[in-house]
Amino acid sequence: MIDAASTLFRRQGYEATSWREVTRTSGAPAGSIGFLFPDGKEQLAAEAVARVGEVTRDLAVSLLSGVDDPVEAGRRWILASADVLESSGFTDACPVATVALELSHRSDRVQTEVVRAYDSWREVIVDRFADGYGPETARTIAEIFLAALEGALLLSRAERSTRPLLTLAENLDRIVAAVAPVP
Amino acid sequence: MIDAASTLFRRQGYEATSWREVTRTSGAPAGSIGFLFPDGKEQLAAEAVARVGEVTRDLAVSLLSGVDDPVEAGRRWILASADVLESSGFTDACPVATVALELSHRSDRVQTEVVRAYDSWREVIVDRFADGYGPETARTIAEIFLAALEGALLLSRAERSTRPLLTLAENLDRIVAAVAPVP
DNA sequence: TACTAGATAGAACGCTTGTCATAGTCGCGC
DNA sequence: GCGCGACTATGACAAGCGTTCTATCTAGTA
Repeated sequence: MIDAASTLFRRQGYEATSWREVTRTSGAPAGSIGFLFPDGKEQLAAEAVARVGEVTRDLAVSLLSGVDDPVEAGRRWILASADVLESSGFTDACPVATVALELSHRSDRVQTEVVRAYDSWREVIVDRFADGYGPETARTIAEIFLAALEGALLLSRAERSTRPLLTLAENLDRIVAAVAPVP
Repeated sequence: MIDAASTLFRRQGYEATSWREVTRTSGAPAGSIGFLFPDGKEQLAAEAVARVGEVTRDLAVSLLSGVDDPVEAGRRWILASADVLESSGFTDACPVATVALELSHRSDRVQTEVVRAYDSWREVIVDRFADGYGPETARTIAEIFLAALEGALLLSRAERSTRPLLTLAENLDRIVAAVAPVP
């Protein structure tokens, strides 16, 4: 049920996703929503963000651990994101971005989970780059990498073209090298 | 009316903004919506995106034309965005991002306007960097700059902290220099 | 088998939504 | 001063929303 909600939230956002649609597509018991989520739809959103945040972090870990060069690892993450986006018909970009923008000012509960998700992703990047670049510059790299990835995902989805993501992937090595001049 | 809708869409998105709220906050005639926007709410969204896209482009032009160094100009854009975001209580980030994510897969009409807006912003950046860097690398710079700015805006809003934007601003010179090694 | 707490079903609640129809008002050209 | 098109007000409309209610089912225990 939470997984179904995550997918729907990712594609159409929080407001456009009705409780009925979640139960319909998940096959979950419709009569138990008040029992399973006593705090209502906001609770569902928070748990969906939390779950998809962990899943994405694990996916990023496995993506980033495949190769030696951290820059090449980062590029794989970007290209994998482009793959998912394109093969979904440009509907599956960042799994939390839409909900984050919709609810950041209205739901502290969801916002907390969104922050936790982004933090965990950044941490993965920091860990991957800390070895070669030191923890401090690794943190800067992670901050810029995540921002660029999120922005490229947003633009790629909005324009229905992987070009922003591919351009980022092509120039990632130079960007990282520039932020951390001594590799 | 379109301006009021732009503000509301920017802050709470498309679905969370009701037609009644638009007329209430704008003081516009409530009985004329069917007359002014015969194609319904989607038309309002499209026109709001179109309008705010132009306004933002004009604002970017004036921001970027203030100084000689294009990199410093870009930094000013980022810092100005951080200012707007923070002084709005972290509600006013990218004026089209939320609607773009909500409607990119459902409304071709809105999606067209979103693409037009992003394209026009990119064009402004290209124009500003083409002099010193040549049109081709200027285009690459614009692509990455816009992605990083959009992503940093998204993260800054979601985390209610200007840190992502400020980190980007601090490292912009090195990023640009890396993408365009021969300035 | 009898009992109970946990979980589910389905309908109904009150409310808001986008849209639309009808009635009314404005203002400029004759 | 009048007529006609452009615009506005009011409210009804069906549909959908999140939530909640009561009745029913299920599983584990004594």
